This record gives sequence, C-alpha cells and structure tokens, in this order.
Amino acid sequence: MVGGGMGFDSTTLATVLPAVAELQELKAGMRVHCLALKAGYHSDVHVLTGLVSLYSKCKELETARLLFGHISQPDLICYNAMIAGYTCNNETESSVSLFRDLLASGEKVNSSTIVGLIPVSSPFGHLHLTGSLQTFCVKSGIVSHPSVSTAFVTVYCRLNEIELARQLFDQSKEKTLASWNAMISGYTQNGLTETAISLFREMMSEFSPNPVTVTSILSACAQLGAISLGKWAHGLIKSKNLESNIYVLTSLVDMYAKCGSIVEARKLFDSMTEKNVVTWNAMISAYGLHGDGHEALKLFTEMLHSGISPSAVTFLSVLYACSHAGLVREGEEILDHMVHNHGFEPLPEHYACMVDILGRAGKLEKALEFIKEMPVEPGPPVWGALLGACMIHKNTELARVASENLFELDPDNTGYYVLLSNVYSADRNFPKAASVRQVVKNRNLAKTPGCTLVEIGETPHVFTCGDRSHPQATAIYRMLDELLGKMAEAGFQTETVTALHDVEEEEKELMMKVHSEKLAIAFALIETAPGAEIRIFKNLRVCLDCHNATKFISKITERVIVVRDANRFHHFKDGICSCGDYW
DNA sequence: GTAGGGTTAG
Repeated sequence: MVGGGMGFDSTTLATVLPAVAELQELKAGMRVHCLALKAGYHSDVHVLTGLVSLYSKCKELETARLLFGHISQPDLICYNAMIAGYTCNNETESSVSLFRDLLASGEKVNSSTIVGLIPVSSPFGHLHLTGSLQTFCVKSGIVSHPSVSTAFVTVYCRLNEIELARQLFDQSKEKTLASWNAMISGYTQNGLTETAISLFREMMSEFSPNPVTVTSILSACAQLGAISLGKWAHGLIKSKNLESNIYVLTSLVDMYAKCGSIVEARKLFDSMTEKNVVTWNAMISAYGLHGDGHEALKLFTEMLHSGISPSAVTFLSVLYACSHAGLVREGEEILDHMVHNHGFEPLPEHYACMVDILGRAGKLEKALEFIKEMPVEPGPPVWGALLGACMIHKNTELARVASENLFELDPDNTGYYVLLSNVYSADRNFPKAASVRQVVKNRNLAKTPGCTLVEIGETPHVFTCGDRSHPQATAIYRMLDELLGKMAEAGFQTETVTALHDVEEEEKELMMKVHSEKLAIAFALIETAPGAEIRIFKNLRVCLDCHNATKFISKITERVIVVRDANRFHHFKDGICSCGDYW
C-alpha cells in the first residue's frame, strides 16, 4: 500500500502514526514522516499532530516543537499533543505555559488536555503543580472524567501520597477498570500489598481483571510470597488467554521466583517466545535472590548473545547476584564491562552493590578504599552496605565510621541503629550496644516489627514475635519446646549476642525462641506431612539465632526449609544453609 | 486524530 505511487490518504497516515508512537519506533516513524512529505501532506493538521506525538514519545522534543510551530492554526487536539509531549519529556514549565496560552485564547480544554498535563511519568517535585491542577479540575468539574481522576490517582500514588489517591478514588463516581487498576497498582508499588489484594477482591464484583490488573496482582504476590494466590492468577491467565502478554509473563516469572519456585520460573522463562530487557532482568535477579551467582552470570552472557541491550538494572541484578555468591572478581569485571563496553555511568546503586560485594567477602578495607575513590558522594545505601558487612565480619571500628555517616544522612532509619548495636554486641561490647539502642528509645523512633508468613494449603498465616493470637498457639508452643529440647541435645545454643541486652539472660532466651520465623516453622511442622518442604517468608533479615536454629531443625526433622527474608532466599537442608552463612 | 491503569534492582 505504501509507496510506489499507490494511493494512501492522510487518514491512513494518521492511523499508522499512533501505533508507531506507541512502540517508540523512531526509525519507522521517520519513514512515515518522509512518506507524508512526499505525498504532500506537510501541512495536514491531522498528520502533523500525529508526528508531534510520535516525536515527543521518541524523546525528540525539539523536532516535535518545530513541527508544532509549523502548524498555522493548531486546534485543541494539536495543543493536547504538544502539552503531553512537553510533560512526558519532563518540560513541565513549557507544558504549563502552553496550557496557559490555550486558556487565554478562550479555547475550552478537555479531559485529554488535563491528562497530558499531569506529570505521571516524572512526578517528583511536582506535588504542588498537581495540587493546583486538581483545584482547577474540581472547579471546572472536569475531575469527574474517569481518565482525569485516574491520572490523578496514579500521580499521587507515585508521589507516595497514597491517602490522597485513595480519597480521589473513593470520590470518583464513575469507576472504570483503569481506575481500579491505578489504585491497586498504587498500593503494590507502595508496598501495601495486602490492601492491594483486598481492593482487588472488591473489584472482582464489578469488573473482570485484564492483563494490567493481573500484572499488579502478581507483583503483590511476589512481594508477599503468596504462592497460592499467584497460582490462582496463573490459572486465570491461562483461561483468559493472556499468555501472549509480556508484562503478564514477566511478572509471572518474577512471582514464581520470589515465591521460591526458581525451577518453575525458569521453565516459564524458557517458554517465552518474546522477551524484553525486563524479562531477562527478572530471571537474572531471581538467580541472585537464590544465591546462584554462576547461573546469573551465564544468563547474562546469553542475554548479550540474544541481542537484547542490558539496562542499568541488568547490571545491578548481576552485581547483586555476585555479592550473594561471593563472586568478587566477577563483580569487578562486570562493573568494568558496564563502564567500558556499554558506556554506562555507574549509578549510586551500582557503587553500593560493589561495596556490598567487597564487604560481604570480608575485604572491608578495600571496600572503604573503594568508597573513598568513588566519583560521587556516598549515600546511605553505600554506607549501609559497609555497615552490613561489618556486622558479618564483626568489625567495630569500620562500623563506627559507616554509622556516623548514616546517622547524619538518614537519622530516622532504625535499621542502622539496630545493625550497629548488633555489631557491638557481637564484639561483646554490651554497654556500647545498649547506648545505641537507647538513642532509638530516646528519639522515639519506630522499629519495623518483624513478621513471618507461612501458607498452609491455600491459607496464609502471619506470625509476629511472641505471637499468641493464633488459634493453635498452645500446640505451636508445645512443638517449639519439643524442638528446642532436641536441638539442645544436638548441640544448639541460643545465640543471644545479637539480641537485646538489657534483659536477663533467661528472659532473653525466652524472647529469642519466639521470633516469628520459629513460630511459623513450628506451625508448618504441625500442619504438613512428614518430609514435606516448608516455605516461610520474613519481612526483615533473618537473625543469626533463627538462621542457626533453622539449620538444626532441618536436620532433626529431615525437612527442607526454604526461608525468604528481606534480602534473599535461604535453602536449609540437612543442617546446612545454601547462603553459606553470608547473608 | 490528542489522552488514563502494568513487569525487573534497592
């Protein structure tokens, strides 16, 4: 149809352009542009509007701006395209000033004008602008338009103003599937996974989930370790024939990996005919999460051969995998490769990962050297990685250096105080440890409460430290006592040094044994058949005592126990953990 | 014709 003197009209061109723009195919778009010029449509307002939109989406803002300037009498649609173009290229000021021109001309704006103005893609620093826009929309009544309120819900979620988003969502009279999706994904992206899932259940009475919904829900399952809901979603995907959607499949791979089924994840990954950089990243970081650094490196090489260009996240995933497998030389090579062969400037996250690699492997001085030589100012993730390494390798001197920086940069983060206190305890410097904890108390900082989730059948059970709220609490504690008895016979000693030290020894031991992970394991032992694998999920890093105890339990009960903590997976079998005790 | 909701790291 195209070229060769065959006839095609401006409508055809204007129809092709959005599809090309959606794919961000600049080269294809430029060919369409050439065709349009050859066919004499260089002043057709429809074609030009399509081109403005195309060049904006391909980050060719200058070209878009130029074309817009050539339109003698731009209509509202045209203005909308240019306004959206400025916004998605982070030129908020130009976007707003064009909007003002439009208003001043007396033209009535529509919902698309507003949607194009809301800084959804780069919201940071635009809370005030968003608020003013919202006021304008409330006054003009345009806020009742579903796409407008959905865009506001999205931007507030991205600004971590989840309450504001929810208010808007609740107030919107006409809710579309997109409105629900925006709110549900807002919750998952803010880590409020349970709220996301309950909202999803609410939604189900009004709408059938689409690929966007499924993607968000799978992400929630992955974060939570909710394998049964994840499997249910997998069934839904099959029944609704959503297996060709790359977002859906990528999040499915991620869900299986984060719920402990790395084999299932890999099977799915291998079966995918289309894979993008995110798909590869998900699979690479899955291996990192499970401590298989070599497989992660292998996959990274395969990725390069497949012709997919790695992103900054790819390198982070590979580095992360190296750190959890103790692959120091490989990590250094990857970072070097990233800079010299791929032309990436390392982000602070890459530096933090490298510090983690060196520190975790015990090369603490080298890590400090690395920090000093970094061309960017080290932030909390960098010092945090060093502090974590000091904890593993019991280096109080460097821990002091790291934490001094951390307390200055991020004074309200209790995790760092807990880490430092644990370093001192490990060094048996109890007065120092106590004084660090006192700071937390004095400043009234809230500690994140630890909790562990275990699924029995389809039902998730959540335990907190010292939890007695479970209906089977009595049986659980009895099982725990029985286990502790057998463990003591096998030589297990409660590790109190990393716990609280302002309580009596006996009391300490009492508190230790009721950590949420031990309760969850005891419960799972009661509820599952002998020999069955046990999987538990903890929101924080597993403590040294629980890690040690789980080794003993795996041996005594002859069970494989898989623990996912905030950092990674631990596979316990026969008294040994796959992490090699460096976690 | 312009326009709202989605996956990966930490």
